[in-house]
Amino acid sequence: MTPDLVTAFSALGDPNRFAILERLLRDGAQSAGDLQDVADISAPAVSRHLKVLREAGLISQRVDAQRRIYSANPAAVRAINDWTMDHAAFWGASLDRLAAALNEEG
Amino acid sequence: MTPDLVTAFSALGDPNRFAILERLLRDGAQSAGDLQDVADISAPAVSRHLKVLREAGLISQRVDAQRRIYSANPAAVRAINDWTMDHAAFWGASLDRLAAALNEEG
DNA sequence: TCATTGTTTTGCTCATCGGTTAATTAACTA
DNA sequence: TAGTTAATTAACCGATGAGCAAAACAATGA
Repeated sequence: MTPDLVTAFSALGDPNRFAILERLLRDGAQSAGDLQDVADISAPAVSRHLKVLREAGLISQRVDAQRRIYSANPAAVRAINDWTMDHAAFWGASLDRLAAALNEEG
Repeated sequence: MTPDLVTAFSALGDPNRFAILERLLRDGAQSAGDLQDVADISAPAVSRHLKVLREAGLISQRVDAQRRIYSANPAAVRAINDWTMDHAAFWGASLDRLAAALNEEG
């Protein structure tokens, strides 16, 4: 559970895994089965993508009977944000811009 | 030059490429030769990593005589920040936190 | 207990990736 | 022009990664 940023980027560098995380971020926790339709791939393929995301610390798993419920990990997304903020001066972050982004989302 | 986020993540998912970008972000533009020591790999290996980063839109190239000078692309880092901000509510961004991050960097 | 549902693991193939050395391209310098 | 420096491209190799189908595991429910 000490995934570094590069591992997270590597995990998100696959379109299907990125889609899975986006789904969990937007629609909240759901089972592996529910996530089946994020891409036209088999259940085993989804399962392995979930494993990669989990090992990268991007998602968490909770067991509910025979289902495994997955949810996005806030700390991981925040870690990526932290990295961008480390270089905020470079890309021109401003409080105005950030405040606007905060207000626009939802 | 319309790299999507997944391509950027994929590029940054390699430790050597991540190190190259970090170097450019921290120390500013430099030549392929200057970047040689970011990792214990050959010049051709560095060159190909630079190509991947360039094709992902993360860095830009400028020619200076026989040198190619590379620099980090602000828009790309901002795009990653934008993505995290799209999900700011989820991971608990606050203006306070962002302001603190802005002040701490430098 | 036995079948069903949900998910993961196994075993396999094929493509991509990262590394190497050698060769090539390009531009400056004597 | 010949030689040197800077960087990329070419050709190859071993490892990794993503996909599938089939098998295995778990938990539920008849």
